[in-house]
Amino acid sequence: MTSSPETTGDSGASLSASSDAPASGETGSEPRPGLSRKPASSFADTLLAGLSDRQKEAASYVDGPLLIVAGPGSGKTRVMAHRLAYLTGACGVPPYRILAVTFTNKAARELRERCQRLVPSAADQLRVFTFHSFCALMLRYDGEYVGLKPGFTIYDDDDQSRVIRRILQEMDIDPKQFPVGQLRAIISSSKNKMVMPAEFLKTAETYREEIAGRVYEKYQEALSRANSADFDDLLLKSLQLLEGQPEILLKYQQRYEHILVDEFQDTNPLQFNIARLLAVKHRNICVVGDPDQSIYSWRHADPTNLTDFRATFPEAKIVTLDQSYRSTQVILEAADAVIANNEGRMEKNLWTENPRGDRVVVAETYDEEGEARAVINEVDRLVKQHNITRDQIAVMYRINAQSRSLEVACNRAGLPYRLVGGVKFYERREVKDILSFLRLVSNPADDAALERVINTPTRGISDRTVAELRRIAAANQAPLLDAVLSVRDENNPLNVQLSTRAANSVSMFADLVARLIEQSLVLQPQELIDLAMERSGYVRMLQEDKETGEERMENLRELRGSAEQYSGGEPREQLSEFLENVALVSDVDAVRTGNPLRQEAREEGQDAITLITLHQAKGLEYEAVFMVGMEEGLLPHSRSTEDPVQMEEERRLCYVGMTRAKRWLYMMHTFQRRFRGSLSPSMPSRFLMELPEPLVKAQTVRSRASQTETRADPQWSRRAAAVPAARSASQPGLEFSAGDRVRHSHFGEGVVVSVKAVPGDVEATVAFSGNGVKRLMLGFAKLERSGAGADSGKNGRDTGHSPEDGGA
DNA sequence: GAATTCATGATTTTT
DNA sequence: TCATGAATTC
Repeated sequence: MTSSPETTGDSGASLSASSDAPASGETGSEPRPGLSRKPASSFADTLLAGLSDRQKEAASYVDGPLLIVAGPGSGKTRVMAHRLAYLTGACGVPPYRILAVTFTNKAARELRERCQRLVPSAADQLRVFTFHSFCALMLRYDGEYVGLKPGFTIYDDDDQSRVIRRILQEMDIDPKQFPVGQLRAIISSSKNKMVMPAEFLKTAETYREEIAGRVYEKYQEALSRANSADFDDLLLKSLQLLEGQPEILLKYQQRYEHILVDEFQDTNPLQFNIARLLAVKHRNICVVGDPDQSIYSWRHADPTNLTDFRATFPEAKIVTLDQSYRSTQVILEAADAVIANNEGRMEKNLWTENPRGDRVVVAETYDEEGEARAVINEVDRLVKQHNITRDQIAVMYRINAQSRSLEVACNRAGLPYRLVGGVKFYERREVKDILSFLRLVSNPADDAALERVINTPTRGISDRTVAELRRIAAANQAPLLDAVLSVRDENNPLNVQLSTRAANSVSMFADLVARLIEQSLVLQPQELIDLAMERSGYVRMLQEDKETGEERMENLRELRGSAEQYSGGEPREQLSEFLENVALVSDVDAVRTGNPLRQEAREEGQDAITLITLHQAKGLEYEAVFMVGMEEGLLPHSRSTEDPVQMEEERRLCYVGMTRAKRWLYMMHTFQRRFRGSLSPSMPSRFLMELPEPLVKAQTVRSRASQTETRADPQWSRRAAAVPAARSASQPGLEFSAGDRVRHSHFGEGVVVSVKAVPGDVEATVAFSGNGVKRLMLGFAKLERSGAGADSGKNGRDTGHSPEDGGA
């Protein structure tokens, strides 16, 4: 990733340089009487230099709870870094007495690096955690209180699914009736509500709930037997540990004199409670967040934590950072106009001293190909005319599938790009396979790992054989590996009975695992990887695979490389450290630490545009941002249209995207889009209608099919597209107009989106509830009015397009 | 026991 | 469209 978050915070420093003189009567810099740690004043000033008054206040209010509401581009990271520097440098708080928590490893690294620049000496000892890594640490020490033995394994989503699928099989439940993903979601949300299986079952009312509860119960048992914890468990068990063991709670409460929580709007209840427990004693907790950027409620993030925070810490000081050092006035106003449509939000008055800037471009293209081409052409123009680098440009979209057309177009045009996300490195099959060998070695109870590799590469162990092994293991309350090893043991302690052929195969596998375990005492992780690859037959399998073998081998070489930094120490400890790191560090982070990203991106070198989902873009900023697919069904996503609460989250997502832009913002939508194979007309996003007209430059880009080779500047035609200057189609003779509620014999109830005359007929675009958007020829379609017409025009647009416009 | 075809269903994804 | 898991065939 090239664009580091909040970099304009730095330019903000110069903007507000005039107010840098030590301010008198500043709330924060005046320590309370009786406080033992007094800031050394001149050094303190140095540490706060370059901050605005408001930022200084936020950075230096160190006595008691503090809530920082930080709007987009307000220099949040900067303030946090200065705060940490101030605490260690000016207040003399030892770095190890500060608990700083962010959500991602990337953000953690960023914060630490910034802090290091300010107070190099202290930052060496400063650890910035993610919630999960902090919890993993606590559980490594004291996990036994909550049923985790040292060396426990962290299960990822994939492991979770495997375990659940297994359980369904055992219980003889049809996965079609009870989809694995759904069960996983139920289990996860139960954990986040701190509801354990027993309680879940007690309150289960329906048959489905009963089943789900029993799966949940078995799932927890399976994890416990495997000495494993999923991501939710890391949090849940930590909370249980702190709640159940007062002396341990006290230990951490005393150790951490100051707590800092970033992205507070995205904390889930478990995380909030952990932070709360640790902080209630000394009450020095600072949380930073922006409710308008809460976009992870689907992962149980709960923005009402902000309210809870104020209830728990009523004396909390609130500092609002509302000056944006990032975006132009126009962009800020446009974003604000959109987010203002959310109800019950705490209003912020974002302002900036930045220039007014260009209008937001709202452009319609014919289809997603035209969209991609228009983006690329405009990227070219920006680079040429405004002399900005390509890595200051990002294209953002709602769903990953949208990246495809962009990638194709970039490749065709020879434009370097960097794709963020996609299939993650540690989630690739070959990587997970080899890691499973290591996991099994590190934690012999890790059944999920064993099941993954027992027949990988195929070594003649059938599902039936595995089922038998599992049955025996379960009967003996033993890990699966015990059953496997028993086959190889002369005494066969578990008395496993298999056919000679199966027994042979299992025995060979048992030899392999036994050997790996034996060698793990003396080999470093990367050597163990070599051994596992070689002895398991994985190398041979990849050599035989002409298609993807080489690429997958390359990935394994990279894996080996990433293990190298875990060498030199005690082999077993190195191994578990490596595995924990793998489990808690996602691929996006790995990119920055030199781990592989995908081939294409690596070869592109530095100056490439970024393709990224809106979710992943949070915290980043670019000179120019293209939001593509600004259409109903995409943003807002179709799955959110029913529920007003979810709709508001979609709007926040839109807000996050818009506020990533410093100077140029483009919001693109199409006339029709190919989606899951079939073509369907698209309807501009309702969020586009929320943009104030004077801030918008609406355009229609006409694509020309024949000109894919010769790159010409885009023809931004001056057509006044009807966004948001809505007008009803009121041509004489037209029966319907935009906004009318209608009924169709086949598609049911719907709303007219637009109506226009076409040769010989009148075409209406209608959005049907449940059936999507359809174009109907009124001459044929029997469309009738239903109910009173909504205020026409609100939803209306008239593209003026006819299909002949289009290329491709 | 492995390889093939078939059906299905599909946001976002910090950890 | 396209990736994944199950059913079917070799």
